[in-house]
Amino acid sequence: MDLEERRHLPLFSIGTVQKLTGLSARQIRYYEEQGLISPKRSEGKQRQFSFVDVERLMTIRQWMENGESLHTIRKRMKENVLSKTVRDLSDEEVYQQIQRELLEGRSASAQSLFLGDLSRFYRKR
DNA sequence: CTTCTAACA
DNA sequence: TGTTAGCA
Repeated sequence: MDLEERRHLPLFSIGTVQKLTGLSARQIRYYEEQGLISPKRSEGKQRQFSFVDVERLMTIRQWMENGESLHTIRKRMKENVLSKTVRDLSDEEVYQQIQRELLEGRSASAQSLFLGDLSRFYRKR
């Protein structure tokens, strides 16, 4: 299984994602409603987010903090899909961002949660 | 955990 | 326009 495939594995519950990204569950669902992300649903209708989803959410958050509207963001996301290489964060960038989030002093459980979910990421080789 | 509505700035 | 509280 190659890296790109693993980046799309549905690994995280919404609870984990909200701790990881610092976004509320409602915000995350709202962004999905707006077509900015498309997490998998596992039986019971529960969302399962991939690494790519988390990465996108963190990008959305940063853009929101810069005063962009969701409309603008949605547009920019589409452009990024079309011209794929433009702004695709590397794994290292994502990891650094996540680490920044964790060190930013959110919940202490986020780190172990993240590492726990990540073990599936490494195991599925 | 889910969806939904009504309300706020 | 984006977010939240509160419900079921």
